[in-house]
Amino acid sequence: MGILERKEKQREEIRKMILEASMQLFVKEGFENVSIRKIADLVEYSPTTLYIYFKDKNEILFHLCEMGFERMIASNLALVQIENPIDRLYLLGENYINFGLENPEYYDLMFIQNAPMKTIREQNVGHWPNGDIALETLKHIIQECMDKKLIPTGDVATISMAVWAVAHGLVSLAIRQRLERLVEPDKVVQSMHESIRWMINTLKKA
Amino acid sequence: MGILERKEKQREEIRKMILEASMQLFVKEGFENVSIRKIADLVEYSPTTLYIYFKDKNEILFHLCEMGFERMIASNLALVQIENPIDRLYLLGENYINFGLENPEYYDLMFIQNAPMKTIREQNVGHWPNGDIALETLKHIIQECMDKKLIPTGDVATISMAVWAVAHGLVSLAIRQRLERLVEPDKVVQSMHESIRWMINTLKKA
DNA sequence: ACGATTTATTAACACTGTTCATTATATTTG
DNA sequence: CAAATATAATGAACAGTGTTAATAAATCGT
Repeated sequence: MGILERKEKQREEIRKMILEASMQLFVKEGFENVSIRKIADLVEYSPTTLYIYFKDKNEILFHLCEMGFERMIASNLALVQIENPIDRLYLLGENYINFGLENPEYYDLMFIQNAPMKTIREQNVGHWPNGDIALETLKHIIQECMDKKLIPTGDVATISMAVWAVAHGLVSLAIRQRLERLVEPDKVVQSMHESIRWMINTLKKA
Repeated sequence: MGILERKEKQREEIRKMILEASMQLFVKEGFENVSIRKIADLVEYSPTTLYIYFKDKNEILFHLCEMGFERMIASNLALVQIENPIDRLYLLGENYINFGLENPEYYDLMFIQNAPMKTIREQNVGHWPNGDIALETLKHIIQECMDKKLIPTGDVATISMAVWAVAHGLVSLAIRQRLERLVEPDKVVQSMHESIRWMINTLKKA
């Protein structure tokens, strides 16, 4: 069975090759300029060959999305060192905003585009590996805040949703140039951080 | 000069025709299926003719976006009857969520897609007629809440931003199927309303 | 070595937004 | 009124997009 194994390995390597080329294109030329043909050019395959390794473009985008989550999760590694869950929540929010502003293309794929969700529904039977990990982090912190009576008790999912909504609302409006209509462009980032801080403070006092 | 006038009028009528056809396509087939060729088919013109009346597709989408805002503004007409600005703010939030969930395609254009913003930057020299009206409504209510000391005083723009962020965060995550990862699908809408209510309540108490 | 299977490619389909050169239609001027 | 001009409309084409069916090349199991 060593042959089948090696074959599977080789197949996986080519998949990785394709994904790395896609990522390279993605970070250099942005989301809109990632096309099957350009990826194929880069890996020196015919465009149709990519369809042997991936079902469609959505599946490739899904994997890029997962890579984005890996980055985000990595940026949250420092969190474990903070013992106070409120402080941890605050840093999580800060990290989230910074990640979004620094990686708008990834953010797009992770939280705005439909493509990755399509793949999840179609084949992964509702499994979103890295995305779910990131959400679990948030829920876990909220739960800990409640356990230690630092915030009012309530439905964890609903409150996590509210917190996530603020952060996502800020980032997505920002990277789509909507916030500039409310605050002068050079004050946008500052106001975003103020909003998050305000949000967590009121949560604390409530 | 009556001739030039009539010409201008006729031109405006054809523009309207094109926009109405676009809207028809838009509400029937959705954002992604609005193409220059399909619009042209519907108005029985050649695709190239549309470029005589509009600079590009973005400009058409921009006008569809403005129509979306007209709908939203219309749904807020009942607000003026409510004297308590906090209650008004609450209804504004409810309306916002309902509008987003009931008109996801319009919402997309108004708050998620880049296209309309591109047109604003390119030609309207930073003017966003209906979008700015909608934002003004929010700021005005927040200001009134502060004036009547119903919420803590602070920078109106920043607090408006936070409130908008919650609402937009909820709607945009919902219509992109992200909230289903946090709450069971059939509880999503309910949780959204709870989040908004919670948000305004904490704002009130803070 | 031969047939079967996997892998890769070519060609094509049905689209997309957009532009250029050309034709048809009005309008204005001589 | 006729000629010249300005406007409006178009057909063909460019350069791309995702995706598929049919075909060729390479690899594998017997």
